[in-house]
Amino acid sequence: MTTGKPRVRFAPSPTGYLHVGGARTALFNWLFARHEGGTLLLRIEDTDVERNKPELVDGILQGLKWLGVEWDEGPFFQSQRLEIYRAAAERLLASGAGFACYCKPAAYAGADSGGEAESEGDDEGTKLQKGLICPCRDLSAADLAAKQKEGIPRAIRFRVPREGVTKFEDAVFGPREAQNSEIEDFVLLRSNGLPTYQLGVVIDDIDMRITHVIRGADHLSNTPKQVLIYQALGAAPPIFAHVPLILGPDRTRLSKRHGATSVGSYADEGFLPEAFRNFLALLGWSPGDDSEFMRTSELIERFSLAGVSRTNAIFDRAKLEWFNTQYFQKPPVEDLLPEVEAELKRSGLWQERWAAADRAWFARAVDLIRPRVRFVTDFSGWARAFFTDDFSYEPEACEKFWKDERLPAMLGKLADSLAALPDWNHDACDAALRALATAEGVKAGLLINATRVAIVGRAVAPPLFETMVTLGKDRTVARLRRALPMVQSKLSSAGHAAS
RNA sequence: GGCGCUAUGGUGCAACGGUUAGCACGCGGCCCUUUCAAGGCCGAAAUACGGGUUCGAUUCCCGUUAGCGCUACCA
Repeated sequence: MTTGKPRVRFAPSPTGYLHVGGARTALFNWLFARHEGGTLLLRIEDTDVERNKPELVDGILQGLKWLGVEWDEGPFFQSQRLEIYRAAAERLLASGAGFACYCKPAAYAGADSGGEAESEGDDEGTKLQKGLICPCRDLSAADLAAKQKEGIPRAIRFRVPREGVTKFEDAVFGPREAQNSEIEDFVLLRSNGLPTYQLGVVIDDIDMRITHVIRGADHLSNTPKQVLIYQALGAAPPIFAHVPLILGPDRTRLSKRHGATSVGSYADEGFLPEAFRNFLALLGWSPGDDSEFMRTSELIERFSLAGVSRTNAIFDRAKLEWFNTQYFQKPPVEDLLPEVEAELKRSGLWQERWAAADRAWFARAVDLIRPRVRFVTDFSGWARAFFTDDFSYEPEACEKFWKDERLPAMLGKLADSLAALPDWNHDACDAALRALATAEGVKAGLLINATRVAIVGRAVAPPLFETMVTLGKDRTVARLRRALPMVQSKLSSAGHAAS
């Protein structure tokens, strides 16, 4: 382990979508691999035929791609390596490290060992009761032969030493050790011939030359079992790094009832992958100082297992949203263009000319809009009017800013004077509007707000004059005139309502 | 029930024996202002509890409590 680049893996099982906990684990593995110049493998742990849903694999892959976690090798599927595990289990059985078990599989739900009758039996008896020691462990050759002849399904269990301790090194929790007497004779190979998780991970991690196992802390307690397997196989265990879990606001494990938990739903909502990454990276990891906003390159540069915390973290959506807004404002506009382009394509607003001839205009529009954006979907949402003439007028905005009787007349005059401007720029528009306000004896704000609603349909929008410049003279004037009847009818209906 | 892990404001993290316990999100106020954001400034808000060790504990040790995890022929 002293030489060579690290090899790590992310090993989800397709029993659900890629959730934020898995995403964070994947991210840490990826950041670690990139920081160290190592290799990241993707392995699908699909040995549980009952719960496994093959169709979910694609979604997990997509989630990882959206997240920007790119793997170097794989995906490998455990379901295609079944013979390897079977052979390994047989080897363990032959060497005596494992033993054949003919017990009937425990019912899934009845795993509770209840603590009512605490009979003071001898130690051995208690362990048998607690299920730590399998009764098949010391079956005689004759018994074994008999069971086999009866055709009873056979599983292979690991013969856990009855005494001593099993130690391993954890990069975040430090040196760990467990009493072997507390470890049950766990199953390696099920009676249906499929490997359990414990066997599968170890065999694969050895085979795939994994050097660092970075995974959720829910695996911490079971790690000694895996170390036992490594030892029985004469293989050196990797360095483990268990990362704390992510909990919901109620401090329980994150699940559906906490709302969105799949990364796909965050993508759909309009979060930026980089913002999501930044947020996730800081959930259970810290660079050691007060840095918050860190672009991905900086994350890679600074990531270290030493900065991983040991306490479970609560997923704070408000902070995620804050990161998202930061990523709309701070990076160079160019970084944002592809994201906005994708969004406009999704919503059917995209114009090919923005990719080439009008790229500069597109960039300027995005730059103008972005300070107010919270989600990428805002570009086709409230900012829609920048990309198409086909937009609606927000009722609340009209209500709020179209209530002065003189508006229709003034807006008409404004359209005329704007149309007459020889030069179309911020200051010219500004001067024209203020001149009219002065002439009419009204505050500029009255005209500014009413005009904003008239040309983009929204109250919440960028500053007016820059908006007019971006929209262009023709569209600005046309929209102003188009809005006149709407302002008029809004006023008259309001008047009727009032009288 | 057993075993284990963890414990700094509401949340995420700093402080790895000596700081007026710091930063960020969120929250409240003020400023800015052309709507709404952004930004700037200010503020409220924490070392779970009890014992030790030490000249000195957020920090080290023990206990309590709480949360979480494992205890499946799930992963």
